[in-house]
Amino acid sequence: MTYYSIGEAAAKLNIPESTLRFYEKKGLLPLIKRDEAGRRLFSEDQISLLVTVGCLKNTHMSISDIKKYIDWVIEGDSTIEQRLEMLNHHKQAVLAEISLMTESLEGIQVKITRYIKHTQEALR
Amino acid sequence: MTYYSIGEAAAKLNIPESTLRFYEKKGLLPLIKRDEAGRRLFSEDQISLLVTVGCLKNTHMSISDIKKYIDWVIEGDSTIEQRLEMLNHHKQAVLAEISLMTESLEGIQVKITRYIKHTQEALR
DNA sequence: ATACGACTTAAACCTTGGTTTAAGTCAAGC
DNA sequence: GCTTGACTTAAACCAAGGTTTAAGTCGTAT
Repeated sequence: MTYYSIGEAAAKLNIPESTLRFYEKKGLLPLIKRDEAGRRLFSEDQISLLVTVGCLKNTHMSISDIKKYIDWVIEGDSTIEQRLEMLNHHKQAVLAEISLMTESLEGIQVKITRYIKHTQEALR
Repeated sequence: MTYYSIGEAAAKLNIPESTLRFYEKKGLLPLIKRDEAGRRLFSEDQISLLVTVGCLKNTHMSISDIKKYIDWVIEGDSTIEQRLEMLNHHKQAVLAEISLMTESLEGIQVKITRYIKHTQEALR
């Protein structure tokens, strides 16, 4: 199995090393191995779990909820229903947030349109 | 002209009074009037400006950028082009954020689908 | 005239999500 | 054998966006 150093993992995921260390401290990187010198070893599995963490972060799940999810992943198949329910619930929250943003953007668009009209009228 | 007390404004906008005071301190409520007793008087114009602030907040504009916008509003018509450029720029950022969320949500949906399959297979 | 509710202020406090700093360990190349 | 670069830690620091607290001032209903 191939492992990545924290520097390599950070480069692959395009996030700072400090963030990876911070995530470990927050419990988002359980079971992470170390070499004889105490350096973290990121497996492919860890990397792809971190990609999932990225999706959850991008959709504004809090770190404590992401930790809950990771803990269930580590616990194994017996928690699949919980994970499913959590992700479904999160999905609804994300859809609601996207709706709110879209709606608010329409309000902003009204201003944009008005400003465009105004600048054009100034040219008449 | 009718004015609203901070309590009425808070109820209308459905945000805490403390937030309105905080916004004033941050410069988002310039020109706000006071009665003889020093109490804030929110005009209809203030309220609708706050609705706009709400749209900007919902789409994750920072308070310091909102302040910049408000300052331009106060400054008058000479700043319409700046406002237009700012809102257009913000709109692009919002669309990019919505895209990122939508894309990340698809990654989450893959997990959901997999979990559903798994729980169904467990019933076979 | 007094108590109550709605308001005022400044300052302290809080959470979230990191980033930075300082001091140290280690492996490898010169 | 010594420097350099990549790593380690704990703890301090930071910014954003509020919220809470404490002490005080009003206007009004009883």
